[in-house]
Amino acid sequence: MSHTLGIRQAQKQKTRQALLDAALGLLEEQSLSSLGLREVTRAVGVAPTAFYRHFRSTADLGTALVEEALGSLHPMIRTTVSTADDSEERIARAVELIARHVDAYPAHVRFIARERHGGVQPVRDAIREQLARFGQEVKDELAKDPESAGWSDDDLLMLANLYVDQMLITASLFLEAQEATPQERDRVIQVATRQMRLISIGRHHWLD
Amino acid sequence: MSHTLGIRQAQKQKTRQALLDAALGLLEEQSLSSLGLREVTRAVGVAPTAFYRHFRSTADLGTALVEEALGSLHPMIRTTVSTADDSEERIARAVELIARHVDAYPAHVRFIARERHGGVQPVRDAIREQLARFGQEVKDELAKDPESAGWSDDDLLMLANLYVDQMLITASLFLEAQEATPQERDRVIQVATRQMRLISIGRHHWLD
DNA sequence: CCATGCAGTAAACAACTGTTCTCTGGAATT
DNA sequence: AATTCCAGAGAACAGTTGTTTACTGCATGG
Repeated sequence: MSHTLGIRQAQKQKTRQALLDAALGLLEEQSLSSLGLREVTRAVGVAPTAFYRHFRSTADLGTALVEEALGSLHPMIRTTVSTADDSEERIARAVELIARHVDAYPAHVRFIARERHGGVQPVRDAIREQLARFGQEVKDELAKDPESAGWSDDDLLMLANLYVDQMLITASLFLEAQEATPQERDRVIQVATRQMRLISIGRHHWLD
Repeated sequence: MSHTLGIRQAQKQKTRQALLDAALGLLEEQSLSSLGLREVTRAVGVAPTAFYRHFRSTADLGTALVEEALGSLHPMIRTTVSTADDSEERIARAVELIARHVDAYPAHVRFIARERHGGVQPVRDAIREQLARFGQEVKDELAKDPESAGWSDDDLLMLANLYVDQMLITASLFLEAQEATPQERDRVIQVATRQMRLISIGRHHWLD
């Protein structure tokens, strides 16, 4: 599908990715609104002016990071919600999936948690849009479940967003526990699992 | 109780408060890690060096803001959770209380939401500590409720933290809807109410 | 009433920022 | 083979930053 692009474009994308990676690293200890463009280029080893060949501003780079962090996550979410297991096992699977994702991409998770309410509006908007998509997709999967019979569209979306928020909270908990003891991590797993379970119980008795 | 303090101390606290207020204002459009101390003093109209008479750094000022934003909120939370009404009415009361608080102190709410996962560790820690206190207090109130019979301590705390997180999510939603149309605000009220209700239902059937 | 303490001032510091302009080497196109 | 294009370099710009040092004026306590 992807028409192999010339040496020219390849190098460009390489530098672009280097800028994104460097920025993501720097953002572990600060927030986007304090990230300087010179700081990023210095970390990569290119001239400050090279930055403009790829991004208009650090805010622009931020929205690109949002795409990188969340864009490829949609299929994963869909399949996780839709697998028609026993509810209890599905919860365990989801929690472990989140744990693995946080371990694999901690900087991405931190970035999203930090900039969701951060000081740069375009980035906040980009994150909100992605999360809204997640909400819709979760809702679509929930709608297929027999248990959703009799539910209004509004209520399904309400529940879907509750799940999405809960996933973010859980991811953030795993992030905090990342450098803690294994038993602390286990405690996070337990808490996250039970909170999900409680929500699922509420879902089950919603129409009573 | 408070021994009336002299002209000296009074003036000092006045400038200190002015610094806090100015910082809170500036933080509406950026995050703490990008807030400059000169920026703050300029907004107040004092010399940059005056800043050091009150705070070691902007991070220090940040933790003071955490105290200001959350410190006085504990009694309010306690009474809201403890009032032994019908569950449905209690939810409505809580949601409206959050709405009023966001209207009264939008900058405080934004600050907490932003810096909870922000780039300044001491501030993150201060917020986490306050939220943990909220969790404990909510748990204490829940424990008094007859419905909590048979619940383990861990599960009560798990539920309490779920409530606390839900309050923050709701506050953040109200913040976003603050400059939106009234019907958008009503939609937020509806969603928040139903999410709380679903959690309460889950709570009710937890021991099944 | 006088000496001390201390909130706030003023100036200077090296280091840093985003942005503009001009230039260059090599890939891409013809 | 000749030409165009463009990612990146380099230098310079006016402003900004945090922090130090020495100071001033006034409320405070003896």
